[in-house]
Amino acid sequence: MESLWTKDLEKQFFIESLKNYASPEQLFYVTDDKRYLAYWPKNYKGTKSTIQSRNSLVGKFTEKKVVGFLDRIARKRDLHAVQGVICDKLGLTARSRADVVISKKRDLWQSPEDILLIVEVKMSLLWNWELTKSGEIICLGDYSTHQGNPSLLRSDSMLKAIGKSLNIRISSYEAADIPIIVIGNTPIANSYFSKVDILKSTGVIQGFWSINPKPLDNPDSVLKKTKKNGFYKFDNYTELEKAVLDLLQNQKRFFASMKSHKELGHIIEKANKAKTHEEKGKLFIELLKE
DNA sequence: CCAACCGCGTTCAGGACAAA
DNA sequence: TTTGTCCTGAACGCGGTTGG
Repeated sequence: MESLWTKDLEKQFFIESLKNYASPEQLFYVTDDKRYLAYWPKNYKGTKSTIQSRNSLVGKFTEKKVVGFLDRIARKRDLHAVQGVICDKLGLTARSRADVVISKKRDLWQSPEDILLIVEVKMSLLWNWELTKSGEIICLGDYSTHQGNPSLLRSDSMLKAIGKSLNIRISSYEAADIPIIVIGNTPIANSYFSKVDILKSTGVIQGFWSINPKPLDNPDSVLKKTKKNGFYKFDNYTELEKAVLDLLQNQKRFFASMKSHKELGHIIEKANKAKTHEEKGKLFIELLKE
């Protein structure tokens, strides 16, 4: 049984990074008393700095993990999870790629009809870590003990994810039947509970998913899901697999408009002249575009 | 009573890096 | 050089509480 995001994975990040390319100064803050810490502890009053050198490494590491999880699932349907996909018709340019996509093809340049799922990854290192003098990586505490505000708990991360998703939704009508998922490793802030549910029920974003079963060491309670599953925390791999396969299977369509009841009435009347339910639905969507 | 403070959430700012 | 994305901490705004 494969585990999702764990504390140990973060330790691996530091070990691998140090082994491969990164200096301690690139990965850690240095306190006044020369300790190497991943984040500033909440009570730290000394001189602080903000390193940026860790960011892209964190991004690559987290995306790679997500690709790993999703590719295993995609294979079950003869599909692929691909990182950094470009698709101009979906507003996914070379400068603003899709973090991860599940697709019929493995190429970097893709057409809308091959893409079955778009994933935006928004994950951070959550725990605070120290590189000791003897070269060990030890955990100092979860994100309640340091100053960083990780992953989906940051409002600007949420806004960014929402903005990018909308940018895809409004890029072309071909984007309308591709589900979009935001994957993070923390819960979301209270102020977004109802918003993620509305994003889901209006079809803009099909879910904000946390793939971290245990984000806090000693939680009173950790949010499992919002009322309408706009946010959902996965507790194991099987649960994630089921949700992804479900999304791949049920082809749905996004639509939105700003019309009066009267206009809608006319459209429904026209659409109802089609024969089957399927055709009625398609005609309704066509009429909405006018 | 009201200034000071606290806690919380949002916005602003900014460096490294990558690509064009 | 410019633009965009990654991540972060600082600053800001606001409502509620505290205490002189």
